[in-house]
Amino acid sequence: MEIKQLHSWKVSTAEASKIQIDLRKKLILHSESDFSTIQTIAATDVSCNKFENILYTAVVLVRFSDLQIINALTKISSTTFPYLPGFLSFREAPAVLDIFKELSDPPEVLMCDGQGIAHPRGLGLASHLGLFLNIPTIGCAKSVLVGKYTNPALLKGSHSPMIYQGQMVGAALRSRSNVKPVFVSCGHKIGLQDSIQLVLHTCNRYRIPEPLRMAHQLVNKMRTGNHK
DNA sequence: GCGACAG
DNA sequence: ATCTTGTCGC
Repeated sequence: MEIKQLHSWKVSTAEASKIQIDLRKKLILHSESDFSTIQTIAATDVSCNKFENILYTAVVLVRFSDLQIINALTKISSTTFPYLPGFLSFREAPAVLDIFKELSDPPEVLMCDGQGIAHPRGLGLASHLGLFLNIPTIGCAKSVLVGKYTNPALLKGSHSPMIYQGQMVGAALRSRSNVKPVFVSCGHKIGLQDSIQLVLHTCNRYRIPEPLRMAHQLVNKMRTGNHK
C-alpha cells in the first residue's frame, strides 16, 4: 500500500522532537468513518533482545467477528535509533512501515502497542504511524508515558480519563474485570470512544487485546526461533 | 537538582 | 523490551 514519506527517520533527538511538534497538528482525533461495521482489524508489535538493535516486527490482520487471523506478515531488521522514552516511533515505526509496503490493501484500523496522543509532544507511535499510513490508528499501551488518571471501576469496560497538561489525552480502560487497566489513546482518524469500543471488543480472555497478543506471540517466536 | 520514563 | 516459577484467585 501507499506510504507517505513525511520526513527522514535518520534524525537527531532534537530534530525528532521538532518533527513530533510539527506533525501533531496534522492529526485527526475523531472518527470520519463508521467503525460499527468494520470487518477486520490489524495490529502490530515489535520485539527485541535486550542490548541489541535487531527488531522482530509483525503485522497481523484478524477478522473482527471471531478474531481469527486472516493474514500475518513479519520482518527482521536492524535499527540505529536507541529506545528513548518519548521517541519510540523513531526506533520502531520504520520497521512497521516496511511491512505495510508489502500489503496490498490498507486495513480499516490499526492497533499499536504504545501511545497515540498520550505523549509529551502529542505524537506517540500510533499517531505517527497513522500519519504515514493515512489510516485510523489506536494506541493501546500497557503502561503510562504521560498523564494522570484515577483508577477506573473494577468491572470490564470501566474507564477514566488520562489528563496531561489540563487536556484529556486518553483513557485508562479496564479491559478485563479486576486487572490492571490498559491505556488507550487516539492515534489518528478515530475518536476515543470508538477506540475504546474496538479495544473492548477484542479483549475476550486477556488484558491485552487479542490482535496485539497474537502479534506479540509472533514476534517472540521469531526472536527465540520457535517455529511452532 | 530530583524523579519519571510507551517499548 | 527482556530475564524468570510457582502460585493465588476467579
